[in-house]
Amino acid sequence: MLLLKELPTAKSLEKFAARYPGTNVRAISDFVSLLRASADISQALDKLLAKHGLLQGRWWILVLLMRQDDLTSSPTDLAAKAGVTKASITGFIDGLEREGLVIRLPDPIDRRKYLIRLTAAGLQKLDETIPDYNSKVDALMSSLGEQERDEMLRSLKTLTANLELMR
Amino acid sequence: MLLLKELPTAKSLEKFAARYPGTNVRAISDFVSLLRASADISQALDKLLAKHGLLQGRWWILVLLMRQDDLTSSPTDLAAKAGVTKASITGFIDGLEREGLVIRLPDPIDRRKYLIRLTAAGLQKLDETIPDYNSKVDALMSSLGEQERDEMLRSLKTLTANLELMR
DNA sequence: TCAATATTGTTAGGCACCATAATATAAACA
DNA sequence: TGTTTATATTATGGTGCCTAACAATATTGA
Repeated sequence: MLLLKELPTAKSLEKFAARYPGTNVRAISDFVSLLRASADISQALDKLLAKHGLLQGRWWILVLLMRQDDLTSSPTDLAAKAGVTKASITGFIDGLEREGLVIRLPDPIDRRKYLIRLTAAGLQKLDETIPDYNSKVDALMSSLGEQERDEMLRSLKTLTANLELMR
Repeated sequence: MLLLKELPTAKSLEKFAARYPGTNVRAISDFVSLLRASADISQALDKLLAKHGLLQGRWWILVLLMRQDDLTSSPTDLAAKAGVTKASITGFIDGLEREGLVIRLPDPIDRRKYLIRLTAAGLQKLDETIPDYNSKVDALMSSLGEQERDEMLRSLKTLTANLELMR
């Protein structure tokens, strides 16, 4: 996601509106601000994870595995939960396996399948990363009061529920 | 940005908290929801732009050019405004120039420089895309009341102002 | 004036993240 | 049994970034 540093100025928005009559300048400006905030937050997470040698893609896979009682899942299941194709999961697993954070085990029941399991090293990586993640996320989110946070999330949920309007 | 479909359940958050005492479950849950909403919104923009044969990276470059009075800018300037390196800008320009939306002109004054100018085709592409963009963004943002929107953006601004807490 | 320094843009090379299509293997079904 | 379906991988490629090295040009200042 391109991190547009320069949000539109009032002047450039006016220019915009002049060429495209009926422009809702407020809506555009607010939307760009929203995207910009999103990008900033995501980038901050990238940096936090990078301190621990992780990247968002791999991080979420590890987190999905840790959610399982046996620390194990299948590529197909991970693909569904992560919202990407199975082919993409293969790539993530390759990287994680190369780093020893995960292993592929043949499924004893269905020989087409693999079980992807978090290794001890993988769990250790999480044990190293998560306390930092927890405390930083807590610190960040605490900059908003409970009610303010609720309202923000409610608003975001309203927006995402209406995303079909973008089609 | 990986679009984690499956937000943490109450149960998995409890498990999380059991292994990592002191976890602020609310903070984590809220943070993930926020990331998820961001990803959804960004993806919706991707789809809107894709209808017009554009992608976010190139889109923002075109928008930056359109903001200029003479529809012209330099790679260095674009890099600063877009928040990426000059080498990345070269790539964007290559793509846009290949599609005829932009041209590289030698700077008559400084022979190290190029002027990147929106072509007629580039402007036409914007004329085709922007009304759609405007109306869709307006529709989406209108799903929130004025005050609700203000509050949401204020909250996001507070968060981004506190991102150094993530370091 | 001219040598050192700074700036501009590109190239080369690389990594992460994603997709689609084709393939091989195995399971399930009828 | 034979066909369909499911699983995972490979191959290939696009987009969005980066750093490092480079060539060309401009600026500065002794």
